[in-house]
Amino acid sequence: MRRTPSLADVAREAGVAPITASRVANGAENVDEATRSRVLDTMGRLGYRPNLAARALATGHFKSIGVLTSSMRSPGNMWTIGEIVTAAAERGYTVTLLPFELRGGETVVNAYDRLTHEGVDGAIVVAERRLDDDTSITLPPGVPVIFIDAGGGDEYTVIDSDQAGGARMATEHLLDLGHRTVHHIAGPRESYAAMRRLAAWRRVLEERGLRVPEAPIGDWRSTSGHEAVDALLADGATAIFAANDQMAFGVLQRLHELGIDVPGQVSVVGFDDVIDADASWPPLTTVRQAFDEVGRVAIADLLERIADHDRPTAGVVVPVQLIVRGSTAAPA
Amino acid sequence: MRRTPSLADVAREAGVAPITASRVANGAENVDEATRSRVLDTMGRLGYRPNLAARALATGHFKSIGVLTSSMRSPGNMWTIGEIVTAAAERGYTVTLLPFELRGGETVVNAYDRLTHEGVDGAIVVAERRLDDDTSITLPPGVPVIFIDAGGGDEYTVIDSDQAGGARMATEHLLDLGHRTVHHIAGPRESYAAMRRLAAWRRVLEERGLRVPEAPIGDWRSTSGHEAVDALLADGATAIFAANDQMAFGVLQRLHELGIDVPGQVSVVGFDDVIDADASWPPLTTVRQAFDEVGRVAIADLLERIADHDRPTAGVVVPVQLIVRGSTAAPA
DNA sequence: GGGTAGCATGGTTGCGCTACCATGCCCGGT
DNA sequence: ACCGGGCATGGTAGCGCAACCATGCTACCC
Repeated sequence: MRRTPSLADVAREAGVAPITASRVANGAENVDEATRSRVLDTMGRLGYRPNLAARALATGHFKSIGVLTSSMRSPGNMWTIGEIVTAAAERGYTVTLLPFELRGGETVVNAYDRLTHEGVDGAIVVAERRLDDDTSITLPPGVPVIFIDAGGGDEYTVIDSDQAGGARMATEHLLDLGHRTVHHIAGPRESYAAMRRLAAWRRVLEERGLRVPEAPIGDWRSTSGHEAVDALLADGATAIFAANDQMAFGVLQRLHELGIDVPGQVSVVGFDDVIDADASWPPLTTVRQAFDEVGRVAIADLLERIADHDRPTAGVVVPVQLIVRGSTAAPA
Repeated sequence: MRRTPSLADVAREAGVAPITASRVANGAENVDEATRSRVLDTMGRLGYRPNLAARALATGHFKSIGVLTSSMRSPGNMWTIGEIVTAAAERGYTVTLLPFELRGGETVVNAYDRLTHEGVDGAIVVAERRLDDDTSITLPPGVPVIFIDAGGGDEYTVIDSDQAGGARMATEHLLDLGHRTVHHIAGPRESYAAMRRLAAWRRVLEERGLRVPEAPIGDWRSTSGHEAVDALLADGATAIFAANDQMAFGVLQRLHELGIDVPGQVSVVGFDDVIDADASWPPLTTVRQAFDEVGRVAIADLLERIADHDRPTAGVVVPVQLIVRGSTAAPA
């Protein structure tokens, strides 16, 4: 008695050829109803479970896509990944998570190496950090790859929210309220997204001929927002645009500590609209990224690329939306 | 010229038998150094990539574990999953994500069904919601399963943070500060964790012979914390223990709206210590769950169970820790 | 110097499934 | 009645890899 029944067992038991059982298992049309139900019944009775490895070996594709990610901690990343998983599942694909960095200190290259073994039909790189160009070269050929939130050069498809547009909206919102300028707390230099937001913020100020204050560089975490506040206030800040919500939370906290009224004395804007952005005090004005849309577009594009490897690469920019809440107002 | 080189190609090219190439690919010890490097060189030159499907078919195991999850949105869940992925990767295992609910409304049963196809060696169920008993019966036999944060009965291994202990610590902390009683905002009834926290909170009050206020039921989201506050205040609350951090954020926000000082007039405690719990205003006193430890223990236990299917089930309770910050103080 | 331990290597086989093509049946058209 | 088309079904083969056991070789021991 073998451990687990195979299609051959089912076929023998049901009195059909293995291929017919296979057709039933795959829901093929051209099977007689009586035969189908007999096979189905036998499968149930035997407790048949298709072996995906065998199927993948025979068909050459795995119905699985790999998601390479550097950080499972960042709320935005997790959100994106969740949406990718859902979108993939809807299309009958499974998602395998491949972490960039292990605690032992494995590198990006190793993650790619891992990818080459995984038996995935394609991959999505969700990297908040910029990848060095020479590591991206090590991507295994023949595996379609899509980048989210990272510069991948022209050779790969990059899908991302409209970072520049969002930063522009945030900055213009504050200026339109009457602030003389806007102070920015940037994300880390390694992040393409952070650099795009920084550049767009600067651009708006320059376009309007306004003073461009020095922008401290944060690490995305709330503490770096917290720590940046004092210097910004010393520089006369009345409007602070943080490159993500977490840093904005840190800013809010420091302003509360100092007894500074928000938005009465200082306005604050974040970026991302993470899950609790509306639960802060005051509720945070921020730029909402359509993470679900990003995930959907990424999956859709990747599946097309899997079907046609020679599809030309093309980036997609997903629109963002300014969500005005209670942390912004006209200057005193 | 075939699409992708196989071990046989490598072997032929390197002048060895396929099995020798296989040994090199698997890092077996008993291969001559010269032979090994020659094969390795050939692999590199040919761009050989091992086919995991073939390997899994031949060995019978996939080096992959499935994570079934109902929600990719909850910060706690995502944190746990992230740690599972990391812990699994350290042990050479890959994680495949299997969502419970698709947008179309697939059910838990379908997720299990999907699991049976996935070709995983074992599975971890990360369910903040309680599973109905009869659905759990549909778990495919022969696939070791571990539950996190969900009641699985005695037939399965359940690993979880010490929900009761954490709730007890939170409640006692507030009482020890001098509050006459503690009001609780519970999580949804379907959640085992929420029910354990609720029961432990009630227990502490009863032990001390204190009044047990009515506990509103929330949905984990900040809005339900926000909405619960007014009734609690009307009931004379001076100390509010929310069943998770998000609801605590909602509580803080409502208290701010009402101009009530925290912790001067009302103390607030959360649960989880999510990523920005220390960035709220005031910084949130909360119960820290060791999500990383939960993930590690789950993987360790699951791998042992994969190696020995007949291992007796045994639950593990992972300790939690009260993190006292600025949202709690003695009553006015 | 003979025996043997220990190591590197190879041949064969089968994991479970599906692709490809062939076959046989029933049906309607003329 | 004959022929051809459409449909259900089957036979055979192979996907890429590792398990099993056998073989040949070296080196070492007494």
